[in-house]
Amino acid sequence: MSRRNTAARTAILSEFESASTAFSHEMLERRLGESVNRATIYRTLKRLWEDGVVHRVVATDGVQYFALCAECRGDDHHHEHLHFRCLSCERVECMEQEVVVRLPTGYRSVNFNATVSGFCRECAKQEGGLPE
Amino acid sequence: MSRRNTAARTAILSEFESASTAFSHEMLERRLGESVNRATIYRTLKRLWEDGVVHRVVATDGVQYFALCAECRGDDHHHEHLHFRCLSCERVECMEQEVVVRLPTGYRSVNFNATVSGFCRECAKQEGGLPE
DNA sequence: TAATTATTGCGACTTAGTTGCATTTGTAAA
DNA sequence: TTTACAAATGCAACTAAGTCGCAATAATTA
Repeated sequence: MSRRNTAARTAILSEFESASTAFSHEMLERRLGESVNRATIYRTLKRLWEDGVVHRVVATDGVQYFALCAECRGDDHHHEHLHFRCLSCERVECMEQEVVVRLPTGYRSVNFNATVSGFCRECAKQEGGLPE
Repeated sequence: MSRRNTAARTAILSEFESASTAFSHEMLERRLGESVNRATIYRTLKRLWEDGVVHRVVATDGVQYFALCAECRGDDHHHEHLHFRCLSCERVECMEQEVVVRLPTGYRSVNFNATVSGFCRECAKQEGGLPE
């Protein structure tokens, strides 16, 4: 089952390439307008994620965010990094900080997910928004 | 607005005290049966969380889990620790490991949320369940 | 150019979580 | 110990995120 170069996939990928932040399904829906169906966005993101093109974070709002990430390319993924979600402007971005996970003996790790919520530089300046 | 010692609150707190793992709303619903209404569980957990009695993690499944935690008591909370969610038995537990968050200048942190998914010791032995 | 099969759109569905409102019940004060 | 007030409950209706089956469409590959 190989992937096809469809309009939806191309449109979504170019959104990712034109921005440095992560997107939720809903953010993409807003950006793409009527041109791509809701279910298609969900499925396309899932495929991009399965293919290792983007990585996925579930933020404290319970929503999935997807991001293109230099380290996502290639076979050996390194996604043990933090994410930041601004409670005011709602942007989600990858942080530099890596986390080295140490589990008790016998535990097997499959996935790591970490988000810090707060206020980004711009929003902190304006002291905008309310903590959730 | 002070809290009242109601049947629901007592029942939920004693569930927490009799277990060392975190609970989702749904897990508590199963444990408490018909005795407490669904919406009441949601509201009670929210209040316990607001009061700092329990802390809250949103796992990679997008679901909220709540846990009683030694460090939750008192005014100064230290929840910068990892959580582990077993993909097979679905238990969610607090890990010892603390994470020291370093954000870029100007950023303000409000909340930290980190979960590792995988297989716990027992389930890893039986090589059970499928990765999500 | 035709056949194959991945992908799409649509609508119906599931699950987590919230909310308005009338009723019940802790609690503190009389 | 009763009363009164506000907090908490139950219920039902609702929202939002995400999934799925199915028929139709379109990207590949031969």
